[in-house]
Amino acid sequence: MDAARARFASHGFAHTSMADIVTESGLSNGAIYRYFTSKDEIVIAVCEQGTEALPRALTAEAVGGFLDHVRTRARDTHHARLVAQIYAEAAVSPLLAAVVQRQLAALRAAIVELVPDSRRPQAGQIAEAFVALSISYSLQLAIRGDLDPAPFTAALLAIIKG
Amino acid sequence: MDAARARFASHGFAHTSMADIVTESGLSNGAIYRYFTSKDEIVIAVCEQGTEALPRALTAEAVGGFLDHVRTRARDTHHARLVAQIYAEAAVSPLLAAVVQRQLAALRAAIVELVPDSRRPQAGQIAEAFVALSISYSLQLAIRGDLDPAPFTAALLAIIKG
DNA sequence: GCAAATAAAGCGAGGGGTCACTCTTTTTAT
DNA sequence: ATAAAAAGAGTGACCCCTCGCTTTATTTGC
Repeated sequence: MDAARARFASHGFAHTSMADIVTESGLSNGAIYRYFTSKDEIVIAVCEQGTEALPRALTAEAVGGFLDHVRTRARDTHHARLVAQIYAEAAVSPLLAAVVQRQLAALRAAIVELVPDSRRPQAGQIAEAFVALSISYSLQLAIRGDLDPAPFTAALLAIIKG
Repeated sequence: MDAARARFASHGFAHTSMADIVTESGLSNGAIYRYFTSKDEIVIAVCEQGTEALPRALTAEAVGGFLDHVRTRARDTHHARLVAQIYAEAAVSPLLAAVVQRQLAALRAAIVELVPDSRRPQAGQIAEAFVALSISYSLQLAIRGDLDPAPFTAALLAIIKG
């Protein structure tokens, strides 16, 4: 799965052949099919463990640190590219859409918990926008390369402040 | 191109074959290759004319109307899905990345023009976040289906207000 | 302990099928 | 009569997956 994820992140799902995964993993063709019944199953497995990190609190430092984390992960493992692939595939595959919807809901729920009491009534709206904008920063990294997170930090804090 | 765009939007680039485009367009195989030298060229052509709309002003009504427009377009033509495909492909294709980067820059520049004078110094940051969040609403529509734009309107206004 | 037996894991060439693209022929327009 | 446009069957390459075989690990009987 590490091999598949690496290839998927740097070339996309469609441009990654089984032969690529075989080469990258060091395993053989037959060996892989002992653990996954199809290429699609590998895609789904990779998507399911696609853990997006989150800040520990909705403070300026925590949010800044969180975006820095997203940034370095994009640089080191092309994780942002992988996320872009996952969302595109989820847009046209109901099966994957369900997986991604579950993960998004979990992320929003986690953010809701961090919203300060003073803004409790809008917690749902805040979480929705917060998660969406975080994902969008990742998307921008995937397309435009390394990018200063400052505008996104500012916007996230503005969303929290209301 | 209408045929290609429609298919791309509902099935994705990789899951759309030339035969699909032939069927959808009503043309023949050979006729299409008189206007495009390859499938990739069709993809690029579709991406290049992928016009994202924008609000006319950064007021509550204009922003709300803008998101409504994005929403209805997603419902009627699956445009949100197409956008997801474009970004994913741009993430792994330098050629497409250049196209998309140009379009994103144009969108940000257009938003900068709308920023009120009182917030002029942060106009660049605001435009960056505004465009990113708009795209993210489109992404959410693509994955989660029809979705209330209210949280996104609120967040966009919060970003503008700072 | 040890060897036979059974199970699990790995291997890689090949089949079947799809798909992007070409090329010759036919139709339409000038 | 000539050129441009369209047609659509054919082709070769690619790619996912299967299957018989080999190697490694685990269990069992003595």
